[in-house]
Amino acid sequence: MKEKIETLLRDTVSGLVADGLLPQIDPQGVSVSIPTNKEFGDFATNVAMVTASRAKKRPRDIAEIVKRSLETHSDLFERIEIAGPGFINISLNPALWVNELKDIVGQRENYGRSTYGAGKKVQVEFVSANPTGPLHIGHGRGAAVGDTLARILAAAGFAVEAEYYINDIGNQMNNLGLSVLVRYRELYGQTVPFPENGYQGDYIRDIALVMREIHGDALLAAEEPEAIGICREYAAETILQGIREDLALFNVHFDHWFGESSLYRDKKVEASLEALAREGLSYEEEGALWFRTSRFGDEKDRVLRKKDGSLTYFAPDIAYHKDKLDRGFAKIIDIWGADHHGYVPRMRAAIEALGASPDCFHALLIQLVSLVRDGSPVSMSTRSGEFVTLREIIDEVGKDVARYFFMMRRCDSQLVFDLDLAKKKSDENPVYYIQYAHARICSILKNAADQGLSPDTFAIDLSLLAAGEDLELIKTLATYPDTIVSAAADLEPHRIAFYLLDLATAFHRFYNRNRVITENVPLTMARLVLVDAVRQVLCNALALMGIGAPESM
RNA sequence: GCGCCUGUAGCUCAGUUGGAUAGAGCAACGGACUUCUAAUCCGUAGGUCGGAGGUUCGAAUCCUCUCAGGCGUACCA
Repeated sequence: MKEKIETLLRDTVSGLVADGLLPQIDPQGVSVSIPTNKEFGDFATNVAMVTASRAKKRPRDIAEIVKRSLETHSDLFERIEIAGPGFINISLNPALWVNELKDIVGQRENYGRSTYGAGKKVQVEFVSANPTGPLHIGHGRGAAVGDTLARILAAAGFAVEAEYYINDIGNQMNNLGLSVLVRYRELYGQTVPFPENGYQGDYIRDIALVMREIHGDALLAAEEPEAIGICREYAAETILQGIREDLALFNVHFDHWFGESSLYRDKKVEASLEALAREGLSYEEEGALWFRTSRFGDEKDRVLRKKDGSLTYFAPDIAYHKDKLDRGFAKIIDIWGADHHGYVPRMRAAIEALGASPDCFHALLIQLVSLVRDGSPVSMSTRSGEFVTLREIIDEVGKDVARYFFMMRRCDSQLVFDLDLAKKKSDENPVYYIQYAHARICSILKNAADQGLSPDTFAIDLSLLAAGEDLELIKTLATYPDTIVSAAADLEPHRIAFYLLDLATAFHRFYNRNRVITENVPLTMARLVLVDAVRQVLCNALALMGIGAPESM
């Protein structure tokens, strides 16, 4: 709804500029907001104040000009007032609000979708955890945020691809293979010092047991590199399979799994290094190969190939991002843990060096998640294998609660995951609060159906809803499409979580003050449409977050 | 040292591109079920938006400085 008003206002202002009544201003700068105080109407705009100094007129005089022009659309507005220093406060004709219900009930699960993104290709890459161990709680936040953001962008009209980058090659993988091999040898009574950077979790022992079942003692006699290779391949495959299962259970969907090893296989790492050299963007010094990232705003140049001849992590990552650009994405969104923030400038530099605009690259940094149980923090450390897995969280509190909790904060704010609160089936738990609203509506609709009440939206007098709490509820519904657009534009998926809370609150308030099914048949019919629309929007927004909408609780 | 993030009610947090009297939830206190699910609602109370300057019609929001917490500053990944 806000979008519509904004468009109308821009057209009006453009018209006034053309007529010489207003100075030349950028129509994109014209915006409307929803006032905090309801007495100021449905929407407010500050055009008059923004243009006053350029127009060399008083804000209230400009506001008067705009107001008169808007008033030619007498069917749209109930009231237009100038207030304060020059705000133009606009109240819509309630009929417009009420008509929104027809859109909702007519479009069903498509309500809220828009063409804002104009079909532009966007890629969201997230989780991308090394297949060296199960996903932990930090990955869970990245998974929930990334998956929700991908769904939001799709709803906003972008062509979205969700991708998982698998680091299936390199030192970490060798460490994994070695860790398994050491545990395997222990099974045969050999005491081998555990590797310094080895993985200590119990899952490594489990895999070693399987290796014994498959190979017997054959790996004891094998050459070590070969034995490590065998352990590595099996462990990586098993762990990755576990990751896929956890993500599926978490209702997180990927369109594409991209293996780092394919970059080497397809000579893309080599090619991108050559490309940098050709452009004079790399140089040899002290036996290493350097990339001139400082030329693109990084604080220092970065090493691509180390003195020992092996490549840094950065080198294939450049090739990977070149591949993303080659696939034609207009927007590349990488979701990383905030501890990688130092990596952003060099990646941005790489994007620019590859000939793309650095603006097409967005690194979304997810701050730390800590866990609280029984009121005290749970200590976690990946290296020692003492961490709480995503799977454990899902098993303990359920997929829906976990997903919502991970979305309860802005990405750049640290998150405390309170297990006690997450398990509480009470009003303190926002997930149940929201789902309960949905279940209540389903119950009403079921009662109505049992009584043979089946409203035909387009034959019902919805104008009965054009006042009071009914109208308030409709207004909350109508901000849903705007919320999606703003969440997509600013890459802030948590706004959907907060919107859901707002809508559930508005519904519960309505429910406690009004009865839907009464003797008044026309009003009953209209309100059945209203609550059905609320149910639909709750359902749609929950779906964006990958959370279920139970029909009874 | 330098860089990034955070600092808003007792606690946990929202706050669209700078807008009008800064909002929720929890906790506290007082109310509401013969009525479609009380996992709900209503009311009361609670604030120097960490601090100090600046920018302008107007700042929680932008700039500078400063304090506190977290993270990062690899020829690790």
